[in-house]
Amino acid sequence: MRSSDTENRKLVISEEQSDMASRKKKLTEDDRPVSLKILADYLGLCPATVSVVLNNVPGRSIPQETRERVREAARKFNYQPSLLARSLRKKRSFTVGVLVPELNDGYHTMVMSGIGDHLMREGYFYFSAHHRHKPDMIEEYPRLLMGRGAEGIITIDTALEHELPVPVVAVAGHKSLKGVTNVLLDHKRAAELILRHLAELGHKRIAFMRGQRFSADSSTRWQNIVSVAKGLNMPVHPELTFQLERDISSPELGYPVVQTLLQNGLKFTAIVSFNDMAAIGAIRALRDANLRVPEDVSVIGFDDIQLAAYHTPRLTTIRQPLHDMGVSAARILVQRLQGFKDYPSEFAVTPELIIRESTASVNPKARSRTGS
Amino acid sequence: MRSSDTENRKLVISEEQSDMASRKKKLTEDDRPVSLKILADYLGLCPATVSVVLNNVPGRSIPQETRERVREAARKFNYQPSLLARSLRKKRSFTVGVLVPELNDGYHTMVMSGIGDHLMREGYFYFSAHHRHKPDMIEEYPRLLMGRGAEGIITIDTALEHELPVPVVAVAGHKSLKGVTNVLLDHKRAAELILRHLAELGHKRIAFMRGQRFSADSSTRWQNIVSVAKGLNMPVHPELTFQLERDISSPELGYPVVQTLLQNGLKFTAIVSFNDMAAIGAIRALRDANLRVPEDVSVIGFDDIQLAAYHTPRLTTIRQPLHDMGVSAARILVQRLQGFKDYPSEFAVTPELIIRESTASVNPKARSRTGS
DNA sequence: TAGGTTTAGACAAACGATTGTCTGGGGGCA
DNA sequence: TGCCCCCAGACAATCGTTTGTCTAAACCTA
Repeated sequence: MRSSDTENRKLVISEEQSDMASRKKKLTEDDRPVSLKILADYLGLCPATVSVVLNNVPGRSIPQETRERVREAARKFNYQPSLLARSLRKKRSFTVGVLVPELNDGYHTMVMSGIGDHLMREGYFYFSAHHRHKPDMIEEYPRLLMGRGAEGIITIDTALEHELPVPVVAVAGHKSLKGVTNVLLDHKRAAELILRHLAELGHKRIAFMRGQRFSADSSTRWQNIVSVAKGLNMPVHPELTFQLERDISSPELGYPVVQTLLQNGLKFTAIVSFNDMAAIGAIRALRDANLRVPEDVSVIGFDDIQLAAYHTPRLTTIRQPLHDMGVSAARILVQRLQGFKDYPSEFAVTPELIIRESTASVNPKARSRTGS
Repeated sequence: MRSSDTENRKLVISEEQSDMASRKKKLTEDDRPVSLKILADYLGLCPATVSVVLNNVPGRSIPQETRERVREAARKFNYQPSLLARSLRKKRSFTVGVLVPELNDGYHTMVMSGIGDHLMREGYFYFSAHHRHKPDMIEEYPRLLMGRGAEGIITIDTALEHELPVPVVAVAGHKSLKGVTNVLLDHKRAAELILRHLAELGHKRIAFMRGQRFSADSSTRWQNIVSVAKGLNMPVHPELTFQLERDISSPELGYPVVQTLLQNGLKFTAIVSFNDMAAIGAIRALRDANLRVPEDVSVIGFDDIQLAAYHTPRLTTIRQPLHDMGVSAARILVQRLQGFKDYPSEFAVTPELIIRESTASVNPKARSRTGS
């Protein structure tokens, strides 16, 4: 009974039907895709031989005529090898897992777009999983991904807790873990670009946003701001420093910062935002309080998302080459999967200052602000 | 020689080591993950029995004590079943493929975020593939995805050419194909909301953007605009109608439309944009030409991306429940995969008009525009 | 024509799990 | 004591590939 199961699955297609093969719903009696075995039965060969031909395995002697016949049949029945079975056998799945906090966020998706570009180009597919910063998911997903055959993991803005038995590349991961390559921005340089720019414009009372604690970039970026400020002899006023907490990626993130600043009657001439979205929110809040950007307050963003150039005012910001970072991450991972033993533990990319309209020299005639 | 291969892979861990199991790099002699067979060898049972216990297969008599022993060992060695092997055997992979034009686009990623949420909740993983509107990739990816075990496909803003042997749910697909469920916006309602709003504000000379031809939504949306306009007795001026062509998702999309309008000296009091990004670009172009929004020109967007509420001016727009559309698409697909035969061929969601600051009544004192 | 070498493919053992069937031994009952 | 039943788990086939080894026939050479 059971053994006749596969016997029944002969190909019942005839010559005339074959032209319409792709349009026919069922090529076989059930709707399972054509397997190597079925194809072999049809050809009167054994599955192994068919496999050998279709994969052009070197060092096997199969006459040209047979090869043609096999390929012809494969085409005719639209044979697609089961990558599942192949992966199981070869123990190569050409699959990686991408772990990301949030799918709907400009930063993350820009990086993913680079990752996707490179992986596709190299013939890899990837699972994506988003964890929304939930520690149990960050813990669990890598294992699930590996169970599904992921040969390596790329994380974005996610700090893994412990090492994994597969190669890992972390974009903005900031944690040195064995087996993990970190792709990250040169945050020291970024801090220099920001602070030098503001210093040149004469800003002294600068408000800062510190990124959310769950964001891997936050602390590195902040440390660099502090140390570079010290080097430039610029004060970082604790009362003008705000710790972002909310887990959102809309402008709403930056809006309340400005509200608090104004409510507390604090004097400031510039805001260093954690990212562009927060900068847009901050600008919105300033305008709602009848303050002008940049005439009254300068605002500098971070990331240079697509929108930054089109916002009103156009955003001055630090450009992160996010797409490139994604490509680099994927490239490094693929190399490691191909057996490169000497992988870098760190790969830094360089930020760039894009000066647009949201920053300007300190204006002595700025609209009065409480406390000034 | 070959048969002794697996024999060698006994677990060499001892009791004392077991506590550090998760920290140890190698539990076995090589670094392959612990398989059912290894675990069974260790327990002195056969793989089948271990499988039965770990999966709680009903109707099998295994004493409680043995069950404990098995589970204990599984925990100890951090056993993860190979989903690859399981999928092969059970012919259920709990994997779907998501086909999307572009990863780095607010519309697409918002939908994906909904899809991801629901699929994860249901225990599915997904491959994403982006095709950048290249026809050969749209043709090829579904097959590749199926080869990798995808049990179903969700497409976003992508028109498949022919039916597939697996269930398909298309978000904004707009093509009736057998076996495809279309999740789409009620575009008639959207057109009504837009045009009624503008009519109430007194707009008669309205410029329109038609979406790019490769975008599946474009033609449906346009047809509805035209027919609803006719119903409301509002003219659609051909000279004020612009066909978008460029494949970009930044505000740059809408910028040149306004430039062209102004260069041609055309008179218009409102712009109906294809989406929010293009609206932002259009507004930027208007401001660059020294025209005010909404005092001189009203602009209405589409989508209600996160940014719309924070832009200056805040965007009046049509909200598409993108996240919900993603969730619905995933829900329908999962149901179909669970064997629901009666699936809808269409699932419509309702748009909403969000009135903010970028639209206003026609202003008789509007700054002079060429041709007015 | 005998012996050796190719040739063309078959065979079988994996990969790691699932699942239907089978069996040896222990216990209950008469 | 003999019989039957059930318990606990083994056995084996299977999913669809890949790949090392084997073999029968054909071919060649001396």
